[in-house]
Amino acid sequence: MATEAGAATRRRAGRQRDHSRDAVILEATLAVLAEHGYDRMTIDLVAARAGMARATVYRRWPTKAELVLDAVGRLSSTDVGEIDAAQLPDTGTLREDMIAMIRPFDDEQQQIRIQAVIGLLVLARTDDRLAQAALGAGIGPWIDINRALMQRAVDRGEFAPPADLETLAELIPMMCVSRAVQQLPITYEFSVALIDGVIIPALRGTT
Amino acid sequence: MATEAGAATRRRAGRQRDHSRDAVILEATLAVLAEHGYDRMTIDLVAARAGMARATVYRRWPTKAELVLDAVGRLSSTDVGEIDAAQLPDTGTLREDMIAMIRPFDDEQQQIRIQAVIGLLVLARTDDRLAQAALGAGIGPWIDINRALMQRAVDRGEFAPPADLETLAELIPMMCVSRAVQQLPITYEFSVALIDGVIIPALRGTT
Amino acid sequence: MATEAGAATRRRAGRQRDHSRDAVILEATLAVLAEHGYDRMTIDLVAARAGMARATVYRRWPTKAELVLDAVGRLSSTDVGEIDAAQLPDTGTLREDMIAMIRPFDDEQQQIRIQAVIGLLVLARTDDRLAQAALGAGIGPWIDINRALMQRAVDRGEFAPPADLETLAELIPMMCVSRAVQQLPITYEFSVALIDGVIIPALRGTT
Amino acid sequence: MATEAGAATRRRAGRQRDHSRDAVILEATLAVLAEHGYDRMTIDLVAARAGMARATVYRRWPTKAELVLDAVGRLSSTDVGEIDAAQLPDTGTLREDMIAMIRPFDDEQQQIRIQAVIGLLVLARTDDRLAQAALGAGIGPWIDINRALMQRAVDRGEFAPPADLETLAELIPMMCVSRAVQQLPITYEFSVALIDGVIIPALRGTT
DNA sequence: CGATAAACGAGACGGTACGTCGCGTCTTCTG
DNA sequence: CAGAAGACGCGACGTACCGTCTCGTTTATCG
Repeated sequence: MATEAGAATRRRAGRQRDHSRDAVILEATLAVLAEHGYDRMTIDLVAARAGMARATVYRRWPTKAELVLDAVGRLSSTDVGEIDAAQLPDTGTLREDMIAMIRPFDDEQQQIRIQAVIGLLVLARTDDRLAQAALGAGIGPWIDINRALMQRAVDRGEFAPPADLETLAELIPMMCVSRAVQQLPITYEFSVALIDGVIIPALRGTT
Repeated sequence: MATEAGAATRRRAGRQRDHSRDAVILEATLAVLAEHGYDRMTIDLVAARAGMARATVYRRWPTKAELVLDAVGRLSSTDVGEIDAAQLPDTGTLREDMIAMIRPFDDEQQQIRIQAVIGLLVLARTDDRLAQAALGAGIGPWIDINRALMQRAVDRGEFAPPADLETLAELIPMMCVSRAVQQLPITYEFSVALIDGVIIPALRGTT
Repeated sequence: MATEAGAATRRRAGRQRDHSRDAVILEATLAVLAEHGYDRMTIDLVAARAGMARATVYRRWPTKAELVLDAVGRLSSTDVGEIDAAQLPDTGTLREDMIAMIRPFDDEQQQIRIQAVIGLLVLARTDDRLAQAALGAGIGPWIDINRALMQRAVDRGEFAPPADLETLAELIPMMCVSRAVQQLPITYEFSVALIDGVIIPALRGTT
Repeated sequence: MATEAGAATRRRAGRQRDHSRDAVILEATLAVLAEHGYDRMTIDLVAARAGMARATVYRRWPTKAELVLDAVGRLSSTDVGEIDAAQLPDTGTLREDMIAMIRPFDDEQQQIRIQAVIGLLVLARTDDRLAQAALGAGIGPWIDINRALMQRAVDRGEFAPPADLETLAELIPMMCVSRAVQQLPITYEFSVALIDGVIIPALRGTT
C-alpha cells in the first residue's frame, strides 16, 4: 500500500533540516579556506559568510575538520563526479585521453582544492581517519581517473603493465601539490610536460 | 671609551644562554610532532618533554611554526648537510648514484620529517615565508641532491638535458610524501622502483 | 454572511486546544522545579515529563518565568484559593484562628512552593513585574489570610491596631522562607512558636 | 633558620597572582549584579568592567555562582567583619544596642547585598553547598550581630531566655529581604519599628 | 669578591577559538 | 488548526592554547 510504502521512507518528524543550506555552508567554507587558510579559518567566519548561526553549522558537522573534509569532498564530486566510468574520454591513445582530462583541473578552483588538501593534511596524525579522507577528498577522483585511463591503455595493449600503476596514477596530482606548496601556478603546459616527459616514458620504459 | 673597547667581541654580561639546550628542545619538538601531529603539538608539551620551562623555548623561537621549522631543518642537516657538493657519491651511472643516496632517507626518521613538513604546510597561507621554508627544511636537501646528481649525469653525457629537471628532482620526495600521507611505509624497494620505472625512463625518453 | 454570523460566539475553527493539558504541564513544572531547582529546570525537561512537545508548552506560556509563576500560582489557589473571605476559621481568638490555618501549609508541598518562590526571585531585576508576582504567587494567599485574621481580631477589639499590620502578616511566611533556604524543615511546632512567641506578643506589646 | 622558615612560607614559584585584582573583580561583579541582576550578569561583562580578560576571572573562580558568592561574602566582611566580638556597641539596653547597629546596614549597599543574596538563592538546589553560603555571605554577619546582642541582653538579665533566639536573630534581616523583594525601601524607621514592635515585645512576652 | 645582568622556572595574563547548552521562534508533518 | 518533533538564531558558558609578561632564583662575567 502507498501508505505503508511511504511509512518506510517517511521523513523524520519535526521541522526538516534545510539541506540546501549544507551547500551554502560548504561553499562558504571553501571561500574562507581559500582566503585565510585552514588554521585562520573560523567557524564563526564560515557561519557569518553563509549567513547563518554557528549552531547551524555545528548541527551538521561536529568539528571544523569534518566540515572542511566535506567541503573539499563536495568540491571534488562537483566537477568530477559525473565523469565516472564509461564516459571517460576515449581518443585511442593514452596521451590524448590524459590531455583531454587536464582541462577540468586546469583552473583556479584547482588551487583551492589543493590548498584545502594541504590544510587538512595537518590533521593526519590527529585523526587517522582524516588522513586518507583528506587526500581522497581533494585529489582522489583525479587519481581515480588517471588510474582508469592507464589501465585501459594497458588493457588495449598500448603499454605493458607497469610495476606500480598506482604510483603513476598519483604522480601528476602530487607534482601539482608540490607546485602549489611552492606557490607556483599549475599550468596546462606543466601537466602536458609531465605526461610527455614522465608518464609516457615510464610506461614505455617498462617494456 | 673602555666600555666601547672590545664591545664587539665581549659577550654580554649576565648568565650565558645554554645553547646545548637548543638541541634538546628541537629533539623534543620532533618527538612530540611525530607522536601527536602538528596541531596537537603544544609548546607546553615540548617544554615538558625537554624538561624545561615554556619561556625557555620562547626565548629561542618566537612561534610554534618557527620552532617546528627549525626542528625539521636541523633534522635535514643532521644526516644530509655534510654530504654537500663534491663529496656526493660518484659511481659513474645516475642509477647507482641515486640508489647510493637512498639509504640515509630510508628509515623511520624519514617519516618524522615528512610528517613535520605536512604539519607546516598548513601555515603556507598564514605566513608566506614559511611555505617554501617548510618544504626546504623537510625535503629541500633531498631535492638538492637529486638535482645535483641528475645535472652531473647530464653534464657527462649520460642523458640529454630534460625539459624540466627541477620537477624530476622533486619527484621522488613528493611521491614519498604521498605515501606518508596514506600511512604507507617508505621502503627501499619503492624508491628503487621509482628510479628504474620513472626517473630513468623519463630521462631516456627525452632523447 | 454565514461565516460572519455568530463569529463572536463561535469557537475558532480547527482543533481546539486541550486545556486539560495545562494542568499536566503545571504539575510537571512543579515536579521538575522541586527536583532540580529553577536554573536547572529546562522547558525540555518539563515537556518530557508532561509527555508532550516543547512547543505545546510555549503555546501556553511565553517564557520559562511565566510558566513557573503560573505553576506556583496554581499551587497556591489549589489549597488556599477556596478558603477566601467569609469562610475563614472563626474560633473567637486570633491564636486559635491562626493555628487552624497552619495545617494546609504544614506539608511537603509547602517546601516546593517556597523553593519555587526562591527560584523566581532571581528574576526580580530582569522583569520587575515578576518580582511581586513571584511573592504573590508563592506566599501571597498565605499573607492575605494572616492579614485578614489579624484585622478581624483588631476589629473585634482583641488587640489594639498595630503600627504595621502588613509586616506582621508577612512575618510567618518569610520566616518559613528563611528556614527553607537553610534546608531546615518547616514544622507545625515552628509555626506555633512564632504565633505564641512573636505575633501575639507583638500585638499585645503595642498596647 | 631563616632560610628554612622562609622555605615553608615560600610563595609558589612563577609570577605571583595579583590579588589586588581579586577585589577589582569582586567589585565589578557587585556592580554588574546590582545593575543587571544575577541571570543577566555575564562573566564577560564583569571582566570588561574590571578591565581584564575573561580567563583572569576564571582563573580565580571556577563558575559564575562561586564568583557571586565570594563577591557577596566579601561585601559582608568589608563593613561588618571588623565589628566582631567585644567591640559591639554596649549601651546597656538591647533596644539602644540594636538601633546603634542599624546604621551600617541602612544604606544603598544593603540593597545590593540583598539583591545578590536573592540572586544566589536560585542556585540553592543546583549546589547544596551554595544554599547556606548564599544566606551566610549576604546576611550572615547581620544575623550574628543580632544574636550576640540578644544573648548579651539575656545574660545580663534584661530578658528571660526566649524559646527560639535564633529565629529572632534572623527576623530583622529576613523582613528586610521581604521588603527588598517587593521593591520597597529599607528605611531606618522600618527597622526601628521592627525592634520596638516585634523584637522587644517578643522578648518581653516570653516572661 | 661582590655587583650586576641575563638565563631560567613557574605561572599569571590578554586574547581568541573551540564546542556545548538552553532559550524562544519557526517550519513541517500528522491527526 | 493542535500537537509532535526538531531546526534555527542567539548568546553565554567553561576550556584550551597562543604568545607575552612578571618575578623570584641561579649563574656567569665584569669591575
